[in-house]
Amino acid sequence: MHASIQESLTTLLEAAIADAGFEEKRGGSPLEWALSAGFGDISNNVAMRIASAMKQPPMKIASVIVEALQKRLIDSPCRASVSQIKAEGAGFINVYLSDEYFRQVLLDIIEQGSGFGRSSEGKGRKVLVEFVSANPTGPLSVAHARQAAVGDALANILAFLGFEVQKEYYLNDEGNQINTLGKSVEARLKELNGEKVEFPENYYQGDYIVDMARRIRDEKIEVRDFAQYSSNYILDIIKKELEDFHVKFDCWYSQKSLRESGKQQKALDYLRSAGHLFDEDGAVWFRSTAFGDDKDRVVIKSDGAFTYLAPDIAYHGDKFARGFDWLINLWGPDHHGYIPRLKAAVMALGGRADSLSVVIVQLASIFRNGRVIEMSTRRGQYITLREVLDEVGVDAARYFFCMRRTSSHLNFDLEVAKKQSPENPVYYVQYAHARISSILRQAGIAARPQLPGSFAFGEKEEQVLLKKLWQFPYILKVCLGTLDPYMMTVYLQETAEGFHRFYDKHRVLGQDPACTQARLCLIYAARSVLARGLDLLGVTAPEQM
RNA sequence: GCGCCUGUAGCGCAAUGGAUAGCGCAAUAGCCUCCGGAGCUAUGUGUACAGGUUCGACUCCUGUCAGGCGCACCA
Repeated sequence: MHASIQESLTTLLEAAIADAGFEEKRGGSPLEWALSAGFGDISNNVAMRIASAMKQPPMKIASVIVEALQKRLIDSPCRASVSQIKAEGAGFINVYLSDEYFRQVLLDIIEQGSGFGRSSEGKGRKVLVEFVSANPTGPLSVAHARQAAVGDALANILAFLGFEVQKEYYLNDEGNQINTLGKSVEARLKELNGEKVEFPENYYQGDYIVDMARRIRDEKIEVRDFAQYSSNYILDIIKKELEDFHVKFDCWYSQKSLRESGKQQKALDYLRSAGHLFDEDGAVWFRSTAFGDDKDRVVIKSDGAFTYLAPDIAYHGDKFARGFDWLINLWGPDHHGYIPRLKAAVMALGGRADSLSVVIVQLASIFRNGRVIEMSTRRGQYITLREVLDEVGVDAARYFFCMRRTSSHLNFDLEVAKKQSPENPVYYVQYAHARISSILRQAGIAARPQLPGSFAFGEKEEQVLLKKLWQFPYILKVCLGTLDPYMMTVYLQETAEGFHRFYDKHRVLGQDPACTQARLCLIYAARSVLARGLDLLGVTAPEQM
């Protein structure tokens, strides 16, 4: 929604409310315009909000406000943008925007092309989006794949909205799990060499461990530090997988470097001096309960080793030190219990509670023909990102992983994602883009088309499509507000549908010149929006399929 | 036992607290002398249960039931 029209209408509405004498009763009620569901284009519910304070029916109040609004409108600069204002339904104030306004919207979209919707709302605020951050102990699972798709899309959207975004992968390159990995590989190598060794249950069981050991043996690689060698080996695999998934990180942040650089010790010293640490039972504790956690947490175990929290405190402190003032972390659901203690750490370090946003990305279940593929990390059997990519391709995979709210479990049916049929929404959207491209090719439109001097879209399908395009900036705002790109997938499907319906009912080429030209403008604008929306999700927008 | 997420049509899912709860699949019947039929049109059943807040609840709150995931001096 265009901020300009929304803002000027809000100003008008405020004046109208004062004219009607409702100012006091409004109290703090905000005057937000919403996209209207069915009547008009945008609507406001202030009449319903103040109804009980006024002890009058909402519809009556709305009528009075609308009357005042109409008077105000006469001398307002946005008069040309509004065709009607009505009180309707339960007491909504509905604004019907004019053909002239939508004509201007179309001109804007054509001029800005796929830059339509870009804004400076983020004001250059520095945001660090940390995601995936899987331990380099095995190939990426589908849970990581979902985080990768969601995190990357979210980062794209934030950047488009004027934030200065950095994408980061936190690398747990030391600790128990890495050591266990090293031992697992070493044990498998001994087995290959004919030694009889025990292979405990907590060792990594996957075939890739055996593959690694076999490679070490076959290529006669001399390994001094199995933990380091193995984790580097796997990290290379992970990097390649993410690259093939078209997810690029700006920074791979090493946990080990936190300890080696002394940042970890510094952070703990700071907490100690600020009185947030205490000693008990031979361990060092962080008093996280002082910041809302439900119990205090150990940072140094009684055996002298650090818990995961120690480097994590330092890590987040360092994020602030690097100038980021909004930290967005995408975590799997197994980490949700960790949020309060990390928030506590952020506050103990002097940050505001809301400077850290944690998005929990629920798990994805992989289906094949309606049947779930059972997963067991214990036996080392699980579907990897690699397998999904090989089977359905980048576009379908990225689109599918974003297609549900992050807080919901996602069911991903490999057979559906692979199908090039209407069941598969990503093709539905891409097909709309390709179809438009085909028409524009035939019309010989390479650059921006010109909108005829005076032309109004009279057909319902034209108007529906144009209004859909107009909503694009609003959808971006929703994604920002929810920190979730999934609404974009819903929007793109609806926009593609708007085009397909238009296409089926009306012809673009071969109409009278003004009509053809106007429709070329409309579909050109639609293509720009579809292309940008897909691009933000990391999905290609093909000109031909 | 405690915490987080989820419960909407046969299935998979939509719906910034808003108006007549939508879409796809599956089913049936149609639409290419015409810009790409990977498309379009028509036909119908539903908010797990019980309370509460609100002018208004799929949405928020409480409880019950069901499913998933957590609950370390692991990461």
